Amino acid sequence: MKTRRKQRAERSSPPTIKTLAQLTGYSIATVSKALRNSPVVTDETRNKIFKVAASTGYQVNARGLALRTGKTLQAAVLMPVTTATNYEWDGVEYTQILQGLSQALEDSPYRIAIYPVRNTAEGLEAAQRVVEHGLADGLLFSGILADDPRINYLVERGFPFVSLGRCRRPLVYAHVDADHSAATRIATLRLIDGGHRRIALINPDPALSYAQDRLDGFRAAFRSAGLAVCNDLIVSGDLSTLSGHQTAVTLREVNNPATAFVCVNESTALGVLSGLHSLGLEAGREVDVISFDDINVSAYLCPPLTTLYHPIEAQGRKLGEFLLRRMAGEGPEKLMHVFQPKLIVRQPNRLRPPQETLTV
Amino acid sequence: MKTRRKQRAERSSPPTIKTLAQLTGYSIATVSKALRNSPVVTDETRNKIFKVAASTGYQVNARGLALRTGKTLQAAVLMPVTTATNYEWDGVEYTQILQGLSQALEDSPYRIAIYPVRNTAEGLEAAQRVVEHGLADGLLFSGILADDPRINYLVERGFPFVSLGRCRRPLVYAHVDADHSAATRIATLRLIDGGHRRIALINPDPALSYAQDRLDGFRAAFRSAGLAVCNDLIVSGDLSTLSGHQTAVTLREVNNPATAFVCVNESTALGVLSGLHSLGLEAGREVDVISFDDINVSAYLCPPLTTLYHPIEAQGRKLGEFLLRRMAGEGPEKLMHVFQPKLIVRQPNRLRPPQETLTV
DNA sequence: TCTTTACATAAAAACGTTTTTAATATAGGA
DNA sequence: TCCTATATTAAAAACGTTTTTATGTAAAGA
Repeated sequence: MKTRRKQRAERSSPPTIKTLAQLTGYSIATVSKALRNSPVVTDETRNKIFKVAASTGYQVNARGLALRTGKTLQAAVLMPVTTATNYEWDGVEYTQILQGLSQALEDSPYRIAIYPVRNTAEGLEAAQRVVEHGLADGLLFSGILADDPRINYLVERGFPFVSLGRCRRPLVYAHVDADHSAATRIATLRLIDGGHRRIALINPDPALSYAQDRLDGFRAAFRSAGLAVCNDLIVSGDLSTLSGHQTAVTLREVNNPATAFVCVNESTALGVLSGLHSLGLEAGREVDVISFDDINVSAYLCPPLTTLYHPIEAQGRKLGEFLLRRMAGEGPEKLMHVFQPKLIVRQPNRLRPPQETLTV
Repeated sequence: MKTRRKQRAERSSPPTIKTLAQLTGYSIATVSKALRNSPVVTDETRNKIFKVAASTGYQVNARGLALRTGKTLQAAVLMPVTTATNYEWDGVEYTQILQGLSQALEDSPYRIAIYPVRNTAEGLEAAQRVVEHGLADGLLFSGILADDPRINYLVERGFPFVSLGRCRRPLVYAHVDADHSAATRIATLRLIDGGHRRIALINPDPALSYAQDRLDGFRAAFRSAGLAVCNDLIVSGDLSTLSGHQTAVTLREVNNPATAFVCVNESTALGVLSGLHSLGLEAGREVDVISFDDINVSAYLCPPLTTLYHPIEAQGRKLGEFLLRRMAGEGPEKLMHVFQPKLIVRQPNRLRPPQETLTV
């Protein structure tokens, strides 16, 4: 029986520090310290142990390590899942976040663990589970609210995390964000400069921090132009193509219809184009549409749209870098970055007088 | 010192079976057995222990469990990451797979761990690491090759896994797939019935199993119509919008141009529409485009496209169900499902004689 | 020469489980 | 009444690691 077990151990199961101890003649304590580069062990001993470790292909057993130290070598990501069946490509940006994150974590021992959550409340619960049960060494999430309970909780507990987006409370924590306010201001000003006065803002859920940022930018644009904000054209969508379609139709059917649309994302923009098309209108001719470019697809829409580009994957990489540094013990003070949007012009975005559309 | 530690333990750290043992007066062995519903423990004892467990909010410590049993309670997903910067929304379907999977795993103790891989070779390496180091209890991946080394390896090792897609070797393993052959046959036949003879097939990398399935369906359609396959119009794209655009332009500039396009996915279809548009052509008028509907967006394209719909999220749920059953020890024999595509008609898809386009 | 000190390594304990083995009590059979 | 079988629970070992404590040896100081 003993032989069988020994055999099995030597054949298939990976080497442990015990194996290394036997092979080198040192104790497991010394092996452990050598592998962890503890200064108490001689260089000579360390070299011998490293050599054997390399030759046997030793890799630390994450489970043993986890039990002893509490470290999990896992970075948890709270991923929003929608139960709605009509989400279309909503959530598409998460693939890009994960791609960027995985690039950043590539040479680290950390793995990515996904925690699906349906809403912010579930997100808070998940965060609490992660922290209190030590399910991961760090946390990443997005969909930040203006006053975000997850951020409040994690800051208070001092747990390493990084958020895509900023809340509007003056807390210090690692985050990456796009400058939504500036992006919206630039987009709106461009339309105002083009002669538009009836400009619609299709925003997400107003509880979201970046929805408020965009509102700020939208209003700032009107203010700096000395114009009154068209508050009646500010709507909240759900980021879906369907909602974009419906909104476009609605805002064209009101008394004093919108002549331009600032869209929260490309999915909505596609819906707006579709809605306008269903009314016999074409963007770039009778109306104008500017979108936030999140999946780099506006160039292929019909017509190609002027966008404010913000590369999500780069944000994902930055998030990964910040998370890594937080998990390594660094403070959050220097781990904040706001990406500036880039205007990509694909349309003149000038208001055409109504008669011009008739002559075509 | 001891008091400090005790205090800390009682205050913040979660209860363990040791805690339950102290609280109930039983030994940790009995507590463990009771919690695992072992038949050797009395109902009365079990009830008492469960009651206390519930009142303390006890949850099994995954690290201790993992070390002892080798179980990780993790389901690993090999997620392809592209290093290309122009991937556009490529990979978007992974969000949906993860959403479906997470729904299936929701009431299980399993968590999702992401292993990013750049190609199939890295995928094999990752699979080997997962198996040999016991990094997860099950594995999920997609992008199946006609002869897939990951499937070969995992089948040989008997490790629980499930694949989105089938290889073309007669192996028995859990999988979910769409009937790509049937979908392509239906799409192609519809175009043939509409009078089209010059039909392009925009396929992915031909090493992929489903690329070959689609080729089968494409050829079968021509064969059953008694026509010669237009092999010169079969191209391999990279699933990107850009590639769709370029392919459309190329295949319209040849001698005997394509009058219809069967597109591998909606991203490519959007590119094809864009490419045709750049040539002054419009789908549904001069040419026809049919797409595989993977992200449910074709209805909003301009024009809306006839598609073969296959709901990826449902596949993700099925994958999760199968994986769960495999990890529970069930054999793979009954865990195979092929989804039939659903034709969604949004265009007549009839070939218009050239003069008709001129009169419009 | 004897005691300290410093140093290198070894031994042991601990993390939270499960599982194997041991112990105790209770009932049944003679 | 005593022995044996059975049922229930307790004790101990093990998973792989890190960390604390102990041990032994060589150098240094008296």
